[in-house]
Amino acid sequence: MIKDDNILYDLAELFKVFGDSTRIRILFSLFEEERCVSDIAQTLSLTQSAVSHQLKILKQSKLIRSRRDGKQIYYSLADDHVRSIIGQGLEHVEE
Amino acid sequence: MIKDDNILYDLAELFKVFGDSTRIRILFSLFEEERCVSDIAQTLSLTQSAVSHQLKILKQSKLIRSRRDGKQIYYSLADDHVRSIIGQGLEHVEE
DNA sequence: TGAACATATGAATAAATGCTCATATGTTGA
DNA sequence: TCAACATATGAGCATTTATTCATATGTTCA
Repeated sequence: MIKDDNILYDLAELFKVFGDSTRIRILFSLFEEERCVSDIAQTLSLTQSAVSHQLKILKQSKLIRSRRDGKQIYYSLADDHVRSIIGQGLEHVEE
Repeated sequence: MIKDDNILYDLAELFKVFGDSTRIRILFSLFEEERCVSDIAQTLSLTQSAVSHQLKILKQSKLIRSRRDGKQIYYSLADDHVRSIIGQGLEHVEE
């Protein structure tokens, strides 16, 4: 399997996004259902600002998507790739 | 699926290791076969020192293993988890 | 329209981290 | 044993990055 350096660079960028405990915890909090920003912040004991900053990064990486409902914005996992990647990682960590 | 914060922390640490282009390129260079340090360095146009430092991190994370053969030390992927994780990541990046 | 609420964002700071340089450790063969 | 080679390692530096604080943007409802 031969891969272009550009693809490997993108791949590293992707894993870098997963490689932060705040972001992983945010992603994990979205495993079951969508959540709004203040909900995530409260659940994880984080600042609203900190959560927003990380949500932005997660969104730019297309790992989550959002929808507005009134004053709140609900975030959810973008697709099952996110679950698969985290699942594979967990297998390695949990053994 | 409920996960302990400690496990999520470990998970982030794991992804952090994958989240560097040098380390990803090293891992990728080991996909087919084991390689010694100088070989990796030459193939990827990196310093011997830089490679050694990163190999140490990869080894501590149990992503690679090593065996000595004379003056050289050959590194190889630790198990198929590494391939799986990278594979899942590639699916997301390549679409 | 204007408070009150929810979220986003920019700047600044502190901490983490990858690379380089110099050098140490380990191995072989003469 | 010692020179030559392969790899490992520590310190220092430069860059990246996560968080905080202050504030801006966007939405609702009275």
